[in-house]
Amino acid sequence: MGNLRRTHYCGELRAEHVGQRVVVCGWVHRRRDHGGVVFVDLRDRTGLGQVVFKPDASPEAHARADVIRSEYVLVVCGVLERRADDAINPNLPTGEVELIADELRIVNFATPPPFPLEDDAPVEESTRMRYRAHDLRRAVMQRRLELRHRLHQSLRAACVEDGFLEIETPILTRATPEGARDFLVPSRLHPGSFFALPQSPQIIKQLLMVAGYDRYFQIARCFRDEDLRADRQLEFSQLDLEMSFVGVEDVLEVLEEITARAFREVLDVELARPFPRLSYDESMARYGTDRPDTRIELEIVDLTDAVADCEFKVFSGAVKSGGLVRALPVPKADEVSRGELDRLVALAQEWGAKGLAWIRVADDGSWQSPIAKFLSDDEREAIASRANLEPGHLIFFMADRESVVCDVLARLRSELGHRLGRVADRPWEPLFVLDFPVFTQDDDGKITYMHMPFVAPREEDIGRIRSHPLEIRSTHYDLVMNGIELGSGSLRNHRSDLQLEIFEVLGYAEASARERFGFLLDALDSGAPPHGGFAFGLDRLALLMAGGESLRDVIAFPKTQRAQDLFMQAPGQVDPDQLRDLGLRLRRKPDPAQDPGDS
RNA sequence: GCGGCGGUAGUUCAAUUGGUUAGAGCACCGGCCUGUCACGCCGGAAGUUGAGGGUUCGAGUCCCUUCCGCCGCGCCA
Repeated sequence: MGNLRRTHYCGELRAEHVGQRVVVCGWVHRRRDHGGVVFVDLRDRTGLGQVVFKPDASPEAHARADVIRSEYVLVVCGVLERRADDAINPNLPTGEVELIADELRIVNFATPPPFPLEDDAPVEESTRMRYRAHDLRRAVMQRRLELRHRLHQSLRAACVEDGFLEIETPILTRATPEGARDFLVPSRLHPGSFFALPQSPQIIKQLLMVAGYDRYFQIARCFRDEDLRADRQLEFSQLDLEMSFVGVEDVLEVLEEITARAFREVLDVELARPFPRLSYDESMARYGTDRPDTRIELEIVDLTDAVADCEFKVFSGAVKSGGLVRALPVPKADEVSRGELDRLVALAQEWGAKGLAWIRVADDGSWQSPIAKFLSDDEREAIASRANLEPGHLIFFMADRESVVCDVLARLRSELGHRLGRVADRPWEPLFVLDFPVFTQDDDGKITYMHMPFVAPREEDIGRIRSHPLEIRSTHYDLVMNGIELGSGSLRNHRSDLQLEIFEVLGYAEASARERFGFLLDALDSGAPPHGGFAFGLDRLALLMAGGESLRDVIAFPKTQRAQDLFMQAPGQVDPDQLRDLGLRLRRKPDPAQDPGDS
């Protein structure tokens, strides 16, 4: 490009620059060659600007413009002119002006793009992934990544201004026995030993609190070697934060302030404050999930005692065996046809329900239902009043173990809410969920932690940890928005005696607890202050704000569902020498389908 | 690991019941064009129908195996 340097970005040319001599740099978005005059839409990350090559302005530039093709890289010099009134393009921010080129430097040629770079062009995602550099040139992707940039800056500024120190923590760390599968990195200097990539910096940030750093934050990369979903990648980013000498309210205040600020600075949206709060029990009872989308105007009702003794054995039997009966009433459900009812029942069965009973209240108030005949007048009356049944209503019943009832009704609520358009016209609905249990039971009935083993119980429950572990409540909190869990955290156990008691309930004798977490327990004993914090899922927050389909829309270079990078073609095989250095030998031949780009 | 959907030209799609030489738009290449902005007009090239096997006189189409992509289950806070 010689000594020419950009004076303006393409997308920022305006009428106020008319008459100036400008230099723009960018990619050829489109060329319109009229023989005598050639128009080029030049693109950079700010947008498009029109460049005009006219023989009378510069015969050389016009002649050279003949070879220009899509995605060629140009540096163009000329005088900016106002367009004639009938040539103004109202669809472009730069549509009032155009650059009359007198010097053209083609600084690179380009192969034809593999697909159109328009926002609305339908392109298969695998093609986008293989040609990610082209995909990322599309304005929609540049907008999303810029939004994410602004999100990161907003969060970082909020933390810094609130007195938090940004401290990096190791990427090469130690495998943990709990939680997700670790990514392992073999150690060359210690053959047979492995580092692990962090699933989160949880313990290490607690050590920072022990060390007196008082307030820490980091935009931390985390790694979990589990199967991918639309909302789950192998590596992801968290705003990780921890503070000392605080209680739950102090942390929630920071969390709310940071979130509200991010929405203000990134989207120009003022979130209603304070954020509403919901207990875990209430959330499960009303919505069947601990991350409800409260915009959906349907709520679950409990009917366990109303039908405990009814003749319908599915209900009474479930109650007798310790389960419960809950229902989802749907007002004004006339549009749900009988065929759709059958499909919903089948859907519920896919979700794990044994069946899904329903009652439709006809216009004359009579009940149409396969199960109505098993219900006494008293039971009907109880159901109707509990669910506020009126003509036109439909109500779905689940009778099973609590976990199944909640799960199926929660999914049904979401499905019907969206299908019937029962979603309130409120774009952003943040919500804190509080008062989670510390412990829960796994499928075998064994007691396990609900979130992680370091969560502190509420102070008033500490005396009952051993005696009533499943009843005690934790200091854990979730931030939920529109049905998505954005972040969560808790106060941590800062006394080793309390932490050991919790390990004991989890089934670790002190010796084995010390073996696994000795460095943490020792650190607590060295003078740990009370502390707590949270971690914010940045990828999901960016996706929510940017409005894409999957995390791949807000990550520059994501992995496919089969955990490959089609652009870098990773993972790949390595040189045998590298394996030898690490003291490793392959037990299995490498996967022959090792060429992810060749489909 | 399992279930569902998909894979045809660079790209987005079509191709009757298994039936002639697998078509179209855009992109691409060549030509023409001085006011376009999805420019226009004329012409052209472009295919291992993801891969392998099978059935058949004949397979894009049917069967089997396999690879890749997406969504979900399991898994995972």
